[in-house]
Amino acid sequence: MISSMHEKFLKPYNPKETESKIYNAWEKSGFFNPDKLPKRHKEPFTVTLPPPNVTGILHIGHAYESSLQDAVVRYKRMLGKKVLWVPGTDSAAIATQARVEKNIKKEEKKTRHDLGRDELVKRVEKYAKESESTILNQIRKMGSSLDWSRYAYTLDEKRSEAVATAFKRMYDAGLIYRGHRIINWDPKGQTTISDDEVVYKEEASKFYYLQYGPFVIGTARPETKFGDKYVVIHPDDSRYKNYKHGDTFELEWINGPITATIIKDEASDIEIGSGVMTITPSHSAIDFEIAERHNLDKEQIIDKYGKLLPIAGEFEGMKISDAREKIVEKLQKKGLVVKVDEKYIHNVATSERTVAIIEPQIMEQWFIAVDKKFTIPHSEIPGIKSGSEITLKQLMRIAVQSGAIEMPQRRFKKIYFHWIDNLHDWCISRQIWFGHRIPVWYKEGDVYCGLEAPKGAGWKQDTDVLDTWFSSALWTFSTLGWPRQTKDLKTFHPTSFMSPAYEILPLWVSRMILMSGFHLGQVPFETVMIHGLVRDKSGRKFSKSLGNGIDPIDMIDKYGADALRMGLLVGTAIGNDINFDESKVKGYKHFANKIWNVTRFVLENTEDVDMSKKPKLLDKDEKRIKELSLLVQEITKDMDSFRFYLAAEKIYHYFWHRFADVIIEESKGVLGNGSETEKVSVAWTLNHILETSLKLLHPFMPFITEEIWLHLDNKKNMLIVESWPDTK
RNA sequence: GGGCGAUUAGCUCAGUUGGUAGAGCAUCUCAUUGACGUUGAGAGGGUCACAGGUUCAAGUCCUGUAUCGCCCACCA
Repeated sequence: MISSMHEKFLKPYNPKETESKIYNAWEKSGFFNPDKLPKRHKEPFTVTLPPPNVTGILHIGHAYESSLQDAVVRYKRMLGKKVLWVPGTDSAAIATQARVEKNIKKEEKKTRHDLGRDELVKRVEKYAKESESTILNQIRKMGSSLDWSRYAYTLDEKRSEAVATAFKRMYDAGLIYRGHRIINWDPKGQTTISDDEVVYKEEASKFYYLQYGPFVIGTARPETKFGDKYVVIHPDDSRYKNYKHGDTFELEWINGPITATIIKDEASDIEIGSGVMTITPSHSAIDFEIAERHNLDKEQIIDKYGKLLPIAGEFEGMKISDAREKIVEKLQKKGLVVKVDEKYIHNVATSERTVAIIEPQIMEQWFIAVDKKFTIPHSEIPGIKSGSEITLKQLMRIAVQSGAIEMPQRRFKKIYFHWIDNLHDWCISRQIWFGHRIPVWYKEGDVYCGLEAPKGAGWKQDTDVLDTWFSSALWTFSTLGWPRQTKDLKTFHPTSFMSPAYEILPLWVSRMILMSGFHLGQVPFETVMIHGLVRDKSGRKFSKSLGNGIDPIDMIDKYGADALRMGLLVGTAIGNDINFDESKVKGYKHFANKIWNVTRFVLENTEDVDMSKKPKLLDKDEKRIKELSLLVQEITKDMDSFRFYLAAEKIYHYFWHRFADVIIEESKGVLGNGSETEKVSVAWTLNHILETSLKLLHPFMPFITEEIWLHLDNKKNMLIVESWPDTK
């Protein structure tokens, strides 16, 4: 008979009742906090949670990410590591502000300018605060064993100090500079965006061939051509060898006669079209670079609202989208249109957030120089000596090439190096209001960079804020107290493990490497295990318009967090995309109940067994113990090589189809009418297998295993801090 | 234009350094007053996308092709 204290096992497993109770018990125990772990936990193991955007709600991708990391973290904790997993959220400057602005426009029909800077920022902060608690609750529901006492937010006071300090140090080192350069301008959001926030969309449009003096040039954007007065030809193009660099000629153009100059530059491709192009340096990155090389004029044609400037003559003030056809009409009347290709396919640059078409502009902005040499004062990265000269680009490359950062999926290294090779100076200033203000003040011609406003009247702070990825890039060490030399920073940095989605490899991962390398001379993490995206059952991305979104909380309500975690982890090779299948989660709910019932059987039949000393076992039972320890070895090896998906599957399979289906079935005979010695042997074995299995399962299914563990007799420790089974 | 990934059972996916093809779900048959509301035993189902190559041996390594998906790029 089962004793009264175990009565709950008479009913099926109820995750809802159990999970919040167990999570509270863990929080109360303090074991999420490395400082409060038992003494045996010595060697630090640090993980930082990729901070979700403070707006929005968690989606199934976050659930996957936290399951993966929690499995690692719990495994390492059981191994006896001093585990710290740092939670946090990201203010996501543009995304958050855009969302709030949208709401305000809808509800109050006001723009941000109606409200003013202070009021808008207040509103955004309020919105973020509300959203924050929702997100943090969702993370708790997944069972994530995060140290909440170290919770950080990219915009909180400590992180703000880190951001300003980082800016100042890079400014003083000459790596942050202000300059007129071509940037991606989002006319709708009225801000710059980085190269990585540009999304290219394929579009069919008309392609025009225009007569330009003696040449024919091609363009998809006739509205930018007003200021074109340079003809660029490849120096080796034999067709045009009679034209010399610097030659000028007169021609009739859109608004009358102009003078054009021949420029010989290798950027012009002999193969494309006539091999002749005109350039618009103010609104094209490649044209800008050509103009820089030859010191040419860079006249602005389009203003920041996407309207034509006075240079357009009669077209002044028109939106470029409206002007195009009219300009072509005029060109046609003048007989300058040679040919129109109606079905030209090209990529249009759009803003990730506002979906507006990007207009390259030359503006004065803040940049991080990635190709400029500086002296690195201190370096622990192999291949980089303290005091040596290096560029940020080289630093990022060496950090991975040297093996200081391990990427278990090798293909992501290639992507990383490829990204570095194509990297340009990083534009970090944004013309929005929500975010870290640039710590620079101006007074007449003077510029001051510092943590606080300079003394004296008349100084005005730069109105821009920083790219949200600037603060995110400091994340592994700003969360540990940097720039202060805290104990946490010394103990827990470089962090051990990081597991972001491949989507943010360039945006985030590489920039953490940059910042950590420059400011600390360290890598931000020793292992970065990049994972794939969770898609729906048919492989489509989750999106609002498709209506295929899945709320992890719904899944937890239906099947329990343990089942969801298993459903996401088992059999999903890390790095590949996952097609989420609800029936799989359902299957693991059944499994949870199986664990529950096995426990009931073992408790009912073996309640008096003394687990403290191993009795003389039957040969059959010895074999079973041996078999189990082989499994432990295998699973431990899988865990150590980041093959969690295999480990989880193996313990699942063993528990159900070996332990329950075979070992327990066969035990029934002995337990019914075996001798006393036989009974003791079997009872001890069943208990031993159950306990070991609970340990092996704990990283994947923490709630149910802890709940059962606490019901077993003589359990002094919570399972969360129990030792991982011996592999001997 | 360059690169990456995928292609294995009806579906969703594993398959580690090469050693006789695996799981879950689904289907079918039988059993079941049982630790199991969510059970067990068993069955059917795969020329591992295709074509070559290396090897005693290839789902796995090499070359090429096809289809799907993704990423990067300043392609007038």
